[in-house]
Amino acid sequence: MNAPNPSETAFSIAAVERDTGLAKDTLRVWERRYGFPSPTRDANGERLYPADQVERLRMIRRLLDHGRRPARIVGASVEELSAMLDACLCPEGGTPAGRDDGLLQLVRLHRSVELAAALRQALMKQGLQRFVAETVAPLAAAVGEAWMRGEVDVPEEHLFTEQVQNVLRSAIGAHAASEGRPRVLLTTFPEEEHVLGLLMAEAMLVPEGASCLSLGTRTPLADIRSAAVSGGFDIVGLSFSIAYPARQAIEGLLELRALLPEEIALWAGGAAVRDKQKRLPGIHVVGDLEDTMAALLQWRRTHA
Amino acid sequence: MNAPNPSETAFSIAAVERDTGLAKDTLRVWERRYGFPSPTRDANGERLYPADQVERLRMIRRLLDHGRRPARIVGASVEELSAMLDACLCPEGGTPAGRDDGLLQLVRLHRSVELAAALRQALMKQGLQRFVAETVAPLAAAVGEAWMRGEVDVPEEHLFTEQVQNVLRSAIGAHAASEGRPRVLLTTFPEEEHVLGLLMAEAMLVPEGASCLSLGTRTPLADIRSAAVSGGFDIVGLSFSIAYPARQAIEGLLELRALLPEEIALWAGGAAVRDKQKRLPGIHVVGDLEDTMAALLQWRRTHA
DNA sequence: AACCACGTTTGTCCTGGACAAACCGAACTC
DNA sequence: GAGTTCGGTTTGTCCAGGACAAACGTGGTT
Repeated sequence: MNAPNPSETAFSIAAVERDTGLAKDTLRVWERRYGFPSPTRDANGERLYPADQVERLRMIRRLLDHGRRPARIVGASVEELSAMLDACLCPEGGTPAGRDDGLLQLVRLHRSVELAAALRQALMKQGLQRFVAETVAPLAAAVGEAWMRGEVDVPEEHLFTEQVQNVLRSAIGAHAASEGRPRVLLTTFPEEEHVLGLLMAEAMLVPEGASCLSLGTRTPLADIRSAAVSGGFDIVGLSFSIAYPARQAIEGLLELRALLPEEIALWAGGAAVRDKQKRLPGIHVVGDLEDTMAALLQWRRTHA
Repeated sequence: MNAPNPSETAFSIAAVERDTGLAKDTLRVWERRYGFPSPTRDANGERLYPADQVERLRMIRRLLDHGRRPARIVGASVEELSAMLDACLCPEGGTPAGRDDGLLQLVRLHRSVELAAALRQALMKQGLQRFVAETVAPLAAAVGEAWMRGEVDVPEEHLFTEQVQNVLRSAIGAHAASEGRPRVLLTTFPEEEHVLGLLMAEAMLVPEGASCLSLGTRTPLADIRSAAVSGGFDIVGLSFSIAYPARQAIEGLLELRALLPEEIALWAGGAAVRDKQKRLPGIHVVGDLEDTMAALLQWRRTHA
C-alpha cells in the first residue's frame, strides 16, 4: 500500500506549479536565492520535489496569500510555518463559539451526497436569505480557515463550491425573474475566479425584489461598462476574494468608476476591499452581507 | 479614439500567454524555429507582440485544438490560416439549414440581458429536455464554430456559459430531488474545465426520474471512485470537450474503469471520445444527447 | 485492417544573468 | 496623528540557447 514509489512521493516542477500555484520561474529562483526548495534530480537532471517539500511550499503559498513576504518564510521550518499559519487565524482569538462544523466535516470527508442533501435541507428550513447568512457564509469562512490550516485542498474546495453553487443557483432561479428596482449587475474582475461572493450577494438581493444579472467571473472592464450601460442597470456589484491583491482591486475600481456614468452606482465587497472605503471615493464598500441589505435600503430611500 | 498607443496595440509575452493559451516557452521556441512570431522589443529588450501577430497566434491555437500540427501552420499567412479554419468547419458541407442564429448574435454582441431573457423564454416554451436538445446544444455548437472563426472570444464564451449555466441549474433544481434509479454521478477529469456538457446531461436525465449528482469539473480519479462507491451510484458519467486530447481521455477512462467496481457503469460523452467505442471496452460511449436517453432506457431494461 | 518499429516533430526543462515593479520604512508635511 | 514622498531592498518575470523525452506520423509486417 505504501510502497515508496518515487512517482508517488516526488513531483516534477510542472506538477508542483499546478499544486502550489507557484510559477516554475519562482520555484527555480527561490532555490537559487534561499536554498529552498532543494529538489533532487532525476536521471535527466530534472527537478524532483519530495512530497514534504511540496507540503511546505503549500504552507508558504497560503502565508503569501495573507500578505507575508518570501524572505522571512521561505527558509522557515514546518513548525515555524505552522505557528505563523495559526497566528493568521482568528487574530481576535478563538473560533466563533457554537459554530456548526457538521457541514465542514462533510466537505473534508468528501461526502458529496450528504453535503448536497444537508445544504438543500438547510435551505428549506431557513429560507434563502437566512441560509446564505447563517449557513453558507459561515461554512465558506470555515472552509477558508481549513484551507489555511491545510486541512482541505483543491478537490475539497471544489466540491464545496460546486454544491453550494448548485443550491444557490436553483434557489435564485426559483424567484420569478423580477422587474423590480434596483437593477443590479454582478461580476468580478478578470483575475478573480471566485464565484460564491457573487452568488451570495444575488441570493440576498433577489428576495428583496431587486433584479439581478450575473455576468459570472472574469469580466474585462470594458465589458462591464458596456453591459451596465446598455442593460440600463442602476448598480454594478464587484466581488473580491481574500487572495485578490488589494492594490489591484483599488486601481481597477477607480478605473471602472471613471468609465461608468455617474448615475450608475458602484458597489464592492469582499475581503480585499474591506476597510478601504476612504481610498475609494464614489464607490460603496459593502463589508458583509448585512451591509448589502443596508446599502439596498439606502439606495431605495435615495431613489424613491 | 484610435490613437496608436503602443500599450494598446502591442502585448507582453505574459499577456500573449493569457490571451492565446500558448506557454511562454512555446512562444520563444517557435520564434527560434519557425521565425514566427517575430515580436519587436521594448527599451529593455523584452518582447512586444503586435496585435496582428497575436490574432494570428489565436488562429493557430484554434487549429492546434483541432489536431493540426505546428510545423505546417505556424509559418502560414492569415489568408491560409483562414482557409484552414473554414475547412475545419462543417466538414460535411453547409451550415445546418434553418438554424436560429438569433441567440448567437446576442452572445456576439454581449447582450447579456436579452440573452438571459431569451434563454428563459425558450426554456418555458420548450420544457427542459427539448430546450437542451433544440436550443442549448445547437447554440453551444454555434458558439464553438464562431470561436473557431474568431468571431467570439473569451468574454463572449464566458457570458454564454454563465447564462446557460444559470438557466439550466435553476431548471434542474426545480425538479424535486429524486430518489429514482439509476443514480448517476457526473463530473470531468482534472484537466477538463468545461461544465456545460455535464449540465446538459443532467438536464436530460433528471426529468426522466434519474437522480443525478454533479461533482463539478476537475475531479481527481481517486475522488471519483470514492464518491461513486460511498454514494451508492449506478453510473458514473464523464464529459470531454473537443479540446481534450483523445489519447489522454482514453487512458484516463481505462484507468477509472479499472478503479471502479464492475457493477458501476461508466459512461463517457463529448467530442474527444466520439467514435472511440472500440478502444473503450466496458465503457459506454454516448455520442450525443439522444444517445444518452437511449442509454438510460437500456440501463433500465437491463436492471429491471 | 490492426499493430509495431523508427525517424521526426514539439513542448518543456535547464542554467545563470539581468532588471523593473512592488514593497518597506524613514523622513517629511499638512 | 494621518498621510505623502523618497531611497533602498526584495522579488517575480524575462532573456538566451542548449538539451532531451514524449508525442506523433509513417511505412513495413502480421
